[in-house]
Amino acid sequence: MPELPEVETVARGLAKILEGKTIEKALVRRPDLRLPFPKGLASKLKGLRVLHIGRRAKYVLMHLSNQLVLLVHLGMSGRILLGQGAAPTGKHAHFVLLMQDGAWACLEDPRRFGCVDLFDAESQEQHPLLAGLGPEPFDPDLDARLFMQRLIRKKGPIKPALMDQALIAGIGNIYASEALFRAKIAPNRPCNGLKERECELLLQALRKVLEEAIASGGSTLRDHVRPDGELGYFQHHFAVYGKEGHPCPRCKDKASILRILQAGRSSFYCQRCQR
DNA sequence: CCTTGAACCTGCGGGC
DNA sequence: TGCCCGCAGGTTCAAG
Repeated sequence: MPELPEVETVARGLAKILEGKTIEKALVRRPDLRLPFPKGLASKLKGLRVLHIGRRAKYVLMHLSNQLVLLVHLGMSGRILLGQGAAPTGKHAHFVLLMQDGAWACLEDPRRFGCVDLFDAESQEQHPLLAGLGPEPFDPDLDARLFMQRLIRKKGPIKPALMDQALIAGIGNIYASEALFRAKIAPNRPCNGLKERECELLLQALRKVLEEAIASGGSTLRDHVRPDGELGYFQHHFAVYGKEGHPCPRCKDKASILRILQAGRSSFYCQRCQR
């Protein structure tokens, strides 16, 4: 579930509950996610206070006392549950933070594509997972011109390029398709053929769709937490993603939403109104 | 350099 | 009902 909007919603939900609290204990139940947990993670976390929780790209960053940062990535199937009292013990409950007041946060990730890391705040710029990331979509310094400069350096089609975290951070398979639909740009258009006006429309579309998804995550659930404790879940309405064979919601052409494979991932678009 | 494809791992839904 | 296949919102690494 995790692209930028979902991770943002998770980070906000975690912030609301955990900020200001102290970690009583950390449990590492299954250490072999995509990357191994750092050595001695649990003992290093014990007794630390949660100062601030934010997000960079698709990473949740928990700033802790002692100048440490806990990084969490949700992979494809990761989610975070919040609760009080007894922490989950399911087979995918890999990592749990138990707080001194009885609250807990639990990382569940069946496919184990996610990861957790702990590092010094001062070395954040050089962190291997963070150093190469492109600008945030909402970075005010990112304008249409700069966006185009980055895009035209790419050779291939626009859709996979949007998912390149070094070009722009946080966009995944769903919102790449959704933004291109809004901007009326076909996913197979070569990056280096895009006009500045199209780059401008695309950047606007990206910001709009991400913004709406974040708003939907924040507003549909009280405090970003579902009754079952899951963070960051929402049912956003997608115009094209997963809608192969459906009519286009804009031009109404029936069965005009196609699915094609690009760089091994499904892309959805309207064959009539995206050019 | 850059791009594509396979790999990582588990679960789910559809078709037979 | 059960099995096999394809598919899944991410990232990395090898091969072309």
